[in-house]
Amino acid sequence: MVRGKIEITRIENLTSRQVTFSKRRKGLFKKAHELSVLCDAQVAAIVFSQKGRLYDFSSSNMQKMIERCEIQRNEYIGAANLQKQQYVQELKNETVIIMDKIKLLQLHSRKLMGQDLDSCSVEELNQISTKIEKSLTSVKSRKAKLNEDKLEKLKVEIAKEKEVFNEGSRLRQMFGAQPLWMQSRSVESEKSGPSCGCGNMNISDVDTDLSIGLPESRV
Amino acid sequence: MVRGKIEITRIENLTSRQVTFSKRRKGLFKKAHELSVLCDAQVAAIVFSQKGRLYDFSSSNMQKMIERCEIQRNEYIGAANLQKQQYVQELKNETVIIMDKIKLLQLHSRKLMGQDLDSCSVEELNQISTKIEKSLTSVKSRKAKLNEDKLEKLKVEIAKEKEVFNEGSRLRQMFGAQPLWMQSRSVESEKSGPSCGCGNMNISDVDTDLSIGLPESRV
DNA sequence: AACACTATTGTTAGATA
DNA sequence: TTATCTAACAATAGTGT
Repeated sequence: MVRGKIEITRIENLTSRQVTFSKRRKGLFKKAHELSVLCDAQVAAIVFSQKGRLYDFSSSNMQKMIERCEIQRNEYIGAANLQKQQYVQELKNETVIIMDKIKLLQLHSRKLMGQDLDSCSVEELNQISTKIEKSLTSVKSRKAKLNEDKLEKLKVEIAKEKEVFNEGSRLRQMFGAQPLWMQSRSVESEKSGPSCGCGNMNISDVDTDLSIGLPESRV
Repeated sequence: MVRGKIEITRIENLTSRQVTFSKRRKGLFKKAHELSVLCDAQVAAIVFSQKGRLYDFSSSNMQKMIERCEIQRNEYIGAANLQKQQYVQELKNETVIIMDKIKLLQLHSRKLMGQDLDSCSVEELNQISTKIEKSLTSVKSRKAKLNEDKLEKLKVEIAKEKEVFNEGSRLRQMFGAQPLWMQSRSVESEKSGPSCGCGNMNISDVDTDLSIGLPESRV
């Protein structure tokens, strides 16, 4: 066009072509910008160099322009983004709800633990102490139950020991003999009967434990 | 630009703007075409008029150019996408942690409430009952404090009433007269003394409340 | 690769039809 | 509205740095 007008055909010289590409690309984008401003239009230009590099210009948001262009061309593609955003929002809301639940639980716990009572009315305090007393009853009856089980086990063991002892007696009767240790402890044995003294001691120990475990004794 | 160069600002005159839009659009597409031919590049231009009408130019297949453009841009957007996914993952992890906390709190609460005790060892049961007893003490002392305050208020009120009464007596002495209502209700007045009967009733009520509130009475 | 120069052609604002 | 004309301005090919 200058110094002898040029034909619009591919420029064979590589360097010339690259330089012209740079210059005219700039010119094109400038024209695009001017058009958008002067005429209040939306203008976009997309250029791929021979090597595949992308150059683009857009007077406004390129993505939206492309989408709008595709809508007009009846080939709308990108719509999954909105769903993702909604999902994130849902997660956030859930977290807030959960946090509120935690706070309530913590407050409830603290009140049950006898903390933060200053804000409570007399009515509320009565409710709390009722709950706590019920709870204490539950815990103590559970303890009592465990101790009962323990006692039951001991009784079974004692019964077994007794059996072993009686078996021994039968054997001694059969052979008419008596071991040395029994001769020396005969007085004691007569007092507590034929069953083992240790067994009786344990039973009374457990009874004591049981009474300690009952609601009245510790308050 | 001709006959006095123009500024690149929106053309206010509608007709001028439309004419310029038409001319410059044509010019832009021509430049785009020249660029594509001279430099062996792919060039596309998209123009939306103010009224929303689409004009486009493409040196090759427009759809393929747009797709290619989006692929290049999506790679760029891909990084942001990854960040979003990581953020979602973080939110999920946080939720799991919070849920665990809630379960612990619920378990703790339930045990304090005397539920789910079957899994507890004797040791654990002892710890729980110790906690509950402490808590009960706190609650009851708080109740006692509230009742004390109430009592204190009532005492102050009674003192005031007494003063009013004494003032009345002084006045009566000064004038040597007795009002009619006092004559008719003299028997009642003598029984409950010079201060107001209601005040005394309240005090005994509070005392009863107090004794109910003490640790021994409810267990 | 990127800028500066400049002769020359290309583009276009405003007018007119 | 659209096309044509044309003076002026803008763009740029080729050159040099």
